[in-house]
Amino acid sequence: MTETSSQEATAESPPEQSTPSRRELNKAATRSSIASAALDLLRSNGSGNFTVEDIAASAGVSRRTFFNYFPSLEAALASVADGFMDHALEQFRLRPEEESILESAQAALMALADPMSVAPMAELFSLTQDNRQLARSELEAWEHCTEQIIDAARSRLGTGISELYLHALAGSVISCGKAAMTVWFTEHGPDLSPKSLAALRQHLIDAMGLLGAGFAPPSHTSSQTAAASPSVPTTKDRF
Amino acid sequence: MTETSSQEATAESPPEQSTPSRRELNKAATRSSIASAALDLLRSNGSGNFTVEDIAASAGVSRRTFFNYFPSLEAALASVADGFMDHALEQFRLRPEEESILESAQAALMALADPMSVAPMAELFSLTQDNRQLARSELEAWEHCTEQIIDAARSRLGTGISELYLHALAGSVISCGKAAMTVWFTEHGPDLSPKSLAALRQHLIDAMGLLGAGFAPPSHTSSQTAAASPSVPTTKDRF
DNA sequence: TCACATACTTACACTAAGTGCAAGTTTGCA
DNA sequence: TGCAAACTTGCACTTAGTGTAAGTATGTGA
Repeated sequence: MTETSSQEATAESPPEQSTPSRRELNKAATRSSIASAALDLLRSNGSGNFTVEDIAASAGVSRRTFFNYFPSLEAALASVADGFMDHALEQFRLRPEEESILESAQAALMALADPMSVAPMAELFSLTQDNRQLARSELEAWEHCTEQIIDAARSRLGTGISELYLHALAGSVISCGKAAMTVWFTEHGPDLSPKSLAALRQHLIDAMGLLGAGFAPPSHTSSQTAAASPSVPTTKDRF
Repeated sequence: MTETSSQEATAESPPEQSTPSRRELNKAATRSSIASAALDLLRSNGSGNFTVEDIAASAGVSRRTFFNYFPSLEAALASVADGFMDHALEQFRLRPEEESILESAQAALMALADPMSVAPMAELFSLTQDNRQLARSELEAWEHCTEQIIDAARSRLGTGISELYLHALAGSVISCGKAAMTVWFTEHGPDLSPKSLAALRQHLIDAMGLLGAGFAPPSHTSSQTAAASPSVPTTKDRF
């Protein structure tokens, strides 16, 4: 997402990085106040039980202004997920060039398993599960993230790399991240205790391990031991 | 998708398989006439340039009836993709029990690379690319397919299998299928010649090969040779 | 073949999403 | 201070999507 949400009001000159001018600050404030109003309403009313008008009123802006910032109600809520994933992408891009994509991805995902990052995402996850529209937006967020990874990986591996490789790898990495989050959430719900987060972290490691090992052994034990040695993949009985 | 689209009008008694009664036939006919009217309008007007009312009129039903069959304009178009993916899932479920999931998946995907199956999907792909809403529906279709694979794989591997394994594997398989289709489409557009379809088939094989090999070697050659030996995965430089 | 129940279609009315436009208000800058 | 550009807002309009009640087709049992 990230820039997807910038609308009419913001369409042209994103003044790069310097001078957070008054206008910039105002816009950022409005934007985040709309987003958090939306999240509050989601919390209090449940998904599907409030309108854009409600959000706008609660954020102290007009309905029209809401649509100047977000193209839809779902987009306003998805901005939470966007922040989460942008954070992950940032981590990914900071990894050393010579590291393998899988390792970088694992490291980036790891950075997400701290309470500060994962808390809003987990909450959104829990509040979102029963709503088609919101689930769609989440899919879109993952998809956007995949595209970003493809770009990042391409610029790291050089343009000679096969596009199929890039797409398949990025898609699989994201799928594994998604799988880890999904499984973690169905097991722990919105529990953000250190123990629960450790489980999430382990799931992320395991999932990436499975991917790196070509999903070799269909382990029948619990997930904890599913991918015992991600860095020494067993290469038998594959396929 | 599949049953997702059945709406109010169809909510209760799906008479399993026997006796395609008059009512069943009528409903099926109406449904497909709506779907093809939607596709026709997509072809002639381009995405975003027609309304549900147009579709209903063109299919000879009321607007309300349209919504009795599909929950949205996108859903009507997505029924094409649904058919495609249902076909793939059917192939998957027909594979022998003892075969590995990856092999079954590859075989199932392979069945899609014939003109009859892929033609409508490819057309939808090409007509869809520029439209957010439609792209979303497609994501949803892939997602639904992933869930079906999870179910199928679970019932094959037994319930003792780790949920993380199932989710990560199914997601990755679908990602690879998606990657193959995407890359193929950007290279060949809506070209359905035998040569083009052979390329699609090769992409599917390569992508699954990469997955089975844990995305080991970042090959710098073209996709054709990217995963030379999917059944004899090279296991070096991984991670 | 008639009647009756049930399934399906349709018209109508209503709420809410999303957008273009023009007039107001705020901010940046000379 | 004053002007231009950016931002907000109200208004009007089209379209999506849904509930409801009345109409039409279909299956069934006598």
